[in-house]
Amino acid sequence: MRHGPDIAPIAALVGDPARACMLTALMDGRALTAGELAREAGVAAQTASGHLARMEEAGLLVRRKQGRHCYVALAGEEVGRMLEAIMGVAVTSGRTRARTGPREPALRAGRVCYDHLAGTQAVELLEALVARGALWQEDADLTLTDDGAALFEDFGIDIRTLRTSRRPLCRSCLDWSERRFHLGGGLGAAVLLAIFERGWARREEGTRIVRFTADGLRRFRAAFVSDGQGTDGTTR
Amino acid sequence: MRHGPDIAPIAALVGDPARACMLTALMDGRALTAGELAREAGVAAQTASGHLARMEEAGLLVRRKQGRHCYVALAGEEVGRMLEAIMGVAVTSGRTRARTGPREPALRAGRVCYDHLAGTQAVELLEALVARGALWQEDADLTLTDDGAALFEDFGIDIRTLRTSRRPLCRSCLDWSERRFHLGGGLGAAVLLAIFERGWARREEGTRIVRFTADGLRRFRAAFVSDGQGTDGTTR
DNA sequence: ATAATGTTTCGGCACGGGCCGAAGCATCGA
DNA sequence: TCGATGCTTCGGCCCGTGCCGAAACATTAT
Repeated sequence: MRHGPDIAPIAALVGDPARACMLTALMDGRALTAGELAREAGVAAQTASGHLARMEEAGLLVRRKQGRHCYVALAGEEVGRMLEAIMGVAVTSGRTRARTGPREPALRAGRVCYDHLAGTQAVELLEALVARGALWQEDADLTLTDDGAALFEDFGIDIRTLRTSRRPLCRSCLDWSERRFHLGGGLGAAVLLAIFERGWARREEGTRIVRFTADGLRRFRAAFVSDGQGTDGTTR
Repeated sequence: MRHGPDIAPIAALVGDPARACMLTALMDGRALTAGELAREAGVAAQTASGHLARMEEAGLLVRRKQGRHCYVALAGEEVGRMLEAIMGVAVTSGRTRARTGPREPALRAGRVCYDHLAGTQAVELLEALVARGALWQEDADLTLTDDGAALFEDFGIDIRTLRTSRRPLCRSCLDWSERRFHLGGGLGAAVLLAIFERGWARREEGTRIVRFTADGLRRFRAAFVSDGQGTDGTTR
């Protein structure tokens, strides 16, 4: 082993099917109980318990005992990004996974990526925002323009408050299904939250899938994607 | 297993110490022979051969037979990014690797990250470029300003040509040793190339370490870091 | 209390896979 | 043509570890 961080122990943890399954299930950023994760991975509770202990020990997860339940979540956004990075390689990896489940299309269309939106809709959103000048995309890097800030403020997202957070405002996140970038960071999270609050889309129970309603999709596109400058008076 | 790319096989490959060692050795972007990788990992040639075959099969590596040698390299930048992402988690992961080798300080100071510079010098470079207005850093996102483009053109880097490439020009890459960002992407690669061409630094044989000469470091800083001032707040 | 549910610890089994010895192919240099 | 070098394939050993049964522990409900 040459010098530098030792990646083998971390990767080995992710490399077990049962553990990978649990981590994937946690990718939506929510906390699940140990029992739920055990069922998710298809192993007995004892086995899952052992896995979770090791992953917490390694800093991949955080566990919080509450009553007789044990809530488990990813230790941080960095872990999520690592998992997405591995997914990016996995999806390229030769044989593209023999059987694509029936839910696969829905998952590619819209899903939660840690705490922001990913999938076709998310990629469309980002590219539309860039096209209308709300975001400035130079290569893979994103910057919110003044126009964009105004757009989101009008929409009801408090950009100024978001800026005070230590969390990056805009982050381009590589979408494993689209192979293009979508919007992450604090702004990405805020947008997804707004989508849920307005009922434009709902999460499918027990999955990462985000399903837009027909009306919600229309409104979503009207707000960000289309518009062009048809009614320039609307903004500010 | 829920739906989505199956990360376990990829992570399992990285999770073996010998294979992780080989991958880490390839992180500098160069191709190494199977034999060199075997010695690097401390395993017999047959063992290494098996590992390499599996990793190629999975799309992590590319092998190219040339004469009686077999040259091996990472399959692409995406694989490198995945490895860096895992390193980022590994370095956070509780115990920070018991014994830090004697070369560790040099590695932290300057090293090759796939094809651009990483380490203290690289972080210093990025922050200086931002401070003088050559790059615009909003959160984690980087954009080359007009002033910055002029700076690099004067320096001898052909920004216009770089822009024509499909590769992102500026990419912020999280530095595992500094826990801050350094400059990657096409521009980052071009800068490192220029540093070598001008003899400001040399690679230490057989490692990722980049050692600046005393004079080279002075010139490097004069070109990018110091100088100071230059632009007022020319935010676009 | 007693029972039910959820989680953890312990112990032992069994399978997968990493490892090397031996041998088989290629290529390069006399 | 003949050895030397580098890589690969095959076969068998063996250690690591994922798995579950059994049981202990903790919390909540009846």
